Amino acid sequence: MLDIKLLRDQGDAIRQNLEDRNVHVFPELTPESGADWAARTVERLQALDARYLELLHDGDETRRKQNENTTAMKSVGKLPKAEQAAARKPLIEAGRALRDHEREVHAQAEEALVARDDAWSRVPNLTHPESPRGHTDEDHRELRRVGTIRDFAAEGIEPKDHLDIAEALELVDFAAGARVTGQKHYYLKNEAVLLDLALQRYAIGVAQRHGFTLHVTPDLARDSILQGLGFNPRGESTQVYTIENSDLCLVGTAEITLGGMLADSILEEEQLPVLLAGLSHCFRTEAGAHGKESRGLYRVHQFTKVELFAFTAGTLEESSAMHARLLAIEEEIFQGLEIPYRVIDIASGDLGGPAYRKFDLEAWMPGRGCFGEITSTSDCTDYQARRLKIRYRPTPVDGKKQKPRHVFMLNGTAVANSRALVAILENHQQRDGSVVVPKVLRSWTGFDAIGPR
RNA sequence: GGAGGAGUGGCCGAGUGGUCGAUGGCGGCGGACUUGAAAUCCGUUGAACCCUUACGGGUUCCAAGGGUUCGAAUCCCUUCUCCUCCGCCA
Repeated sequence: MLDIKLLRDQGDAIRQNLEDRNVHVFPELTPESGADWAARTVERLQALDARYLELLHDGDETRRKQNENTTAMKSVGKLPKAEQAAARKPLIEAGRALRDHEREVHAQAEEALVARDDAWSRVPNLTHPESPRGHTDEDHRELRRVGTIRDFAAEGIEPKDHLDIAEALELVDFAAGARVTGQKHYYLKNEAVLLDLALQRYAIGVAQRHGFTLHVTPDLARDSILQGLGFNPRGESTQVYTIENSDLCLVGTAEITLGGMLADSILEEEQLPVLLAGLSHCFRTEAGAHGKESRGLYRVHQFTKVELFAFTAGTLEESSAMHARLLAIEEEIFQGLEIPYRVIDIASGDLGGPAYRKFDLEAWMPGRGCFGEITSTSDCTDYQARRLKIRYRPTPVDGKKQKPRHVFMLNGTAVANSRALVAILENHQQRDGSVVVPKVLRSWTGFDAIGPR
């Protein structure tokens, strides 16, 4: 959630951002409803805010009068006994009237606040000035390509996709997954199990070397934590599985469990940056994604991931530097895995609500003959920290204590196992159907190659 | 799952209807003393929101949410968390 003061002082910046991101806060205000849809959205948000403030003032004023009344009541005790009852009577009546009014206004103010924040929390984060503007895949900016794409034609090999490779080597069982759990669920088998564990161990090791505190996180989290991080836990197009009769969800990423760890706390500036790494399972409904890039392990309902998370001081200098650091770690990991990739600066329309800027790593996937997203790192500035109430106390200036500020929060994928497996199988496949294991994994797998069989 | 107990400011801990944002201690910060430090003494010490250019002012917060009352940290209800004991269990 953004600072509500931005709505009051910089409505036009909000309007521009809604247009850049093509985000529709109210379903009836879209480009189809008129060119001024974004301006009308801002006006409507401002009206909701004004309504809340009006009720807030009324409530404050009423409580002030209640406090006055209470003070007056206290002084009654100093009057002669005979006069006290008569003096109390009007005060009690006034008190009752104030109480009734306060209750009514309070309830209305609550409602108005919920209405405002409901809408306001759908307004996305501001956008980095250098992020490309646009809503389509072509609008993303490719920053660089790293690694050499294998020339399979020169090797005289017709590259297979990861599913063909995996099935031939008996590394996955989607049929059993479908039987036991459902579509897009799978079992890993044989060497794939060890490869999966090796990837986790490798990524965890890199994270540790870079100073991240290691965690295995819960796979469930409360609705309120998801909302704080800008996820929508329930509703039609949610990507999140929820647990019936509880306020819990299966997490789609350890970003949730790591980011939520410090909710409601105030840190000292010296503690920053806080660097956390988390290993968790990730569950995604993939609502509306059927048929799209749906073959094999590329888009599945459950996978394991090592996630990086950082809390920094609340300046763009700090968070941008940390963002670059997270990206560098992701690149280090995939260079270690000997996978060619490119780095993408994600366009405004595809950032998702919380991100101020986002970089994706896309690995070359010979089976599909194109690049596919493999990691992602986002600078979410204070957008998530505001709802989660994660703050820090800046170091004193001239001996004066500073007011707490919201931390900036960033996340990045170290390794998402399902997609890393896709990239490894496809890039390291051999003519005989075997797959060479990247050197960095061999001490964990205990073998250099899988197959041939 | 059953039975008990407890949740107060950064921490410990008083407070059982109005004078309590809350005694006291510890910690922190500032100052005095000291060559410096320790010890001692004095002062100070939370957060959120709203109004205000500022100075300043107002409202709220004693786990959370409801209720009783003119008035709640204090009484009642619900929920959550923690602790102890019993049972069950990888």
